[in-house]
Amino acid sequence: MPELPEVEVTRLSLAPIIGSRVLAARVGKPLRWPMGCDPQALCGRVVGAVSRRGKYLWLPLSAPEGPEGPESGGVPGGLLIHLGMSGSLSFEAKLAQAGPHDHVDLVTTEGCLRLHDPRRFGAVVWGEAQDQGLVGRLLAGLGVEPFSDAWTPEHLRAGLVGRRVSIKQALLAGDIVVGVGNIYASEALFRAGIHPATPADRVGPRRCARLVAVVREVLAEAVQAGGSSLKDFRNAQGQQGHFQLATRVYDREGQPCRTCGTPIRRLVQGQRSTFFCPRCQRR
DNA sequence: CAGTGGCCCTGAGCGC
DNA sequence: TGCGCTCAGGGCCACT
Repeated sequence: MPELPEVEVTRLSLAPIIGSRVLAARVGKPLRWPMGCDPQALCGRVVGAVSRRGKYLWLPLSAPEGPEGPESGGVPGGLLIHLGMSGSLSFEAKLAQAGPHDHVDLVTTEGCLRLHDPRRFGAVVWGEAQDQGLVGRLLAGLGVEPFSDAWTPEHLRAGLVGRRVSIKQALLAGDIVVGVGNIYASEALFRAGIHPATPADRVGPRRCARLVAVVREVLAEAVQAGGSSLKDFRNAQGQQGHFQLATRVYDREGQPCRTCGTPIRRLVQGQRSTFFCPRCQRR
């Protein structure tokens, strides 16, 4: 579910929470990491503009303040949120009864933010800043943002030099560019005409230029489409995405390539499925 | 030290 | 209808 487009779509759909004040918080079953603070300590804080780094969301929270003015003792901070494999956020006016997979609730003056995550690979972690503590460690070492000026053919090429892993795995690793997950790695390589098993360091400058462009293109199209709802992805307003309908290779094993008609093939790289067209994509 | 594989956890889908 | 097996969007971390 949540690769960069799904996380970005979620971020955009969270606009109504900005400026709200936290009234109550609840934490359910343990997630990948403990939140790292008493949920009660979130009360009275005002939510700032939600940002995204790779597949992480950052929900800034002011120091606690009440109707009678700022209270003593609290410092500003924020919550780093990761949706893992199966997580989704919802933001609704009324707090519904929590189901077995609803693990974090944040009741605010503008609505209720809820993390739903059956597999619990996701996380909500408190940090005083994005470069401190566990939050800092999780964000350290991430590659460049694909929509930023730092995502260039030269940057990609430099990141691939000396790497023996396949280009697919190098893209997925997240230390060169962030946010490209299993679906979009397959899709981008198809658009670039690059065979997914090509050794990373054999992807030269020309193909790097192509790859940089198509990574940006496929991610942007997916955001436009509201993300991919392969199984159950929804944005915080409960709306599904439809990019999965536009997929050219992902999950299309045996079906004809939309360009040349050759049956799409599947291979396994690093225990993850990769889909490609053996005719359109070359090593 | 780059690369590989295990593992966290639950649910859906499939074959028998 | 039911059981057991396999696989699924991510990514940290121990190990080679």
